Amino acid sequence: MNFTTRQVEIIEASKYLIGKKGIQNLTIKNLAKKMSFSEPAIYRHFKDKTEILKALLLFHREIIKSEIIKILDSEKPSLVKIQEIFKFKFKHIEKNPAFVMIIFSETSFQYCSVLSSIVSKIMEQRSKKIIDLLKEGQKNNEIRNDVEAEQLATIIMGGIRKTILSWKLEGFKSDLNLEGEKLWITIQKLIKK
Amino acid sequence: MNFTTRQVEIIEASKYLIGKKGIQNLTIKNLAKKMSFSEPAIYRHFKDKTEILKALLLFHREIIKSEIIKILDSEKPSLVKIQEIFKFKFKHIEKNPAFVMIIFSETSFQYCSVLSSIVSKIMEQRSKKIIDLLKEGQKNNEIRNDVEAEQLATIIMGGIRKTILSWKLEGFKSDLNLEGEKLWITIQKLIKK
DNA sequence: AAAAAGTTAGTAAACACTAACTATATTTGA
DNA sequence: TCAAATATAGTTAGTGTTTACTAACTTTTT
Repeated sequence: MNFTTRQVEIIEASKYLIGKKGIQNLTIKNLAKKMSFSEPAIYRHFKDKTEILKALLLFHREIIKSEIIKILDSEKPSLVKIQEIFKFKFKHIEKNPAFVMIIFSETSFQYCSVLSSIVSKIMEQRSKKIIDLLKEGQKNNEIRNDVEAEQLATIIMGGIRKTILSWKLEGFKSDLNLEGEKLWITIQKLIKK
Repeated sequence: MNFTTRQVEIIEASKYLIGKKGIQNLTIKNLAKKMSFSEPAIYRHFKDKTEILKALLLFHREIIKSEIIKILDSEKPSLVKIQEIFKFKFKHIEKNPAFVMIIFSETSFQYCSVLSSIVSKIMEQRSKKIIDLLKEGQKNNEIRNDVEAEQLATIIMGGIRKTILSWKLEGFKSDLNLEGEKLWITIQKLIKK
């Protein structure tokens, strides 16, 4: 976990490349160009490409971790701590667009604008439908209206995505439908009047 | 949008390949092998690889769309409609794992188990910290305790991810921090006692 | 003197895709 | 009606490009 200055430079260059055009923009060729030296020189500092990505992830995990520990160790109410973590996450992402590219797969289509615009359009249409439904529900006094329908939709769709993602990362082992039902029970309690 | 039987067969084979090992497993070579014919034969049915992915997305969008319209057109309360869309999404994903691979980027690392396990570990640790905080808040009577902390964490982290993703898909135009604040106001209202 | 960090030139593999040919249906016209 | 013409769907063999990575040599720093 101790990196040389050159290694940190390479990590930063990798971050730049990924942030610009996504994971598939991180090639040894591009990296060498960005570092203004030849391709084989990269291999004097990292065994292979995987090690670079590994370093990138671990290097930043440490930064984020220390920031979160600072928040957790303070003497504030839990809700305030959560809020501060919340704020930190958004600030960090804005400063490090590379992580958006790493975290979101639509990046896979980044190289192909036709496909990425299809995905983005589909998502937008889905959002719109959910928002309309929520507004309807607010009108009919089924759903609380002290909160914006747009934000509720974000929470609902985000919750679904997060549940599916966890299921995937755990190797598809848990019962997805059961997890979905548990999530729904909570969402229902939170949003209904 | 009218596909020949062979085209549908190729779409299904593509879905199978992506579902098994992610987007990067969809190569013409693998597709030809799965179809048990030669690589150039693929090009008799699709102009290029992008067209195959495009067809895959559009083909399934129609299926999902018609299902959602059925739900929307029924005479039920909005909350029930939302619940039904909710259930349908989870059922559909479970039946079509290819879409999980397409939708989530961690897929980008799928080929490299070292990296994907790092990402998954980082996410798990983050979840755990948020859940602990929420439980603490529930104990201290800051946060409502008629809902499980795990589900609240899912909603919070999911909401964050969804907000960031929308920001990305819109081309990083909106003010991310502002969106984050709006989301927080809603989440706070929903979870505090 | 030797270790560290760079160079040029190149390899092998994977990739999407093509040219040119062949077998098999389908359509057409006397 | 049935052979010739044509369209469809497959084949083998190969191209050019991009990829991560290496061998062997040189320069720079310690």
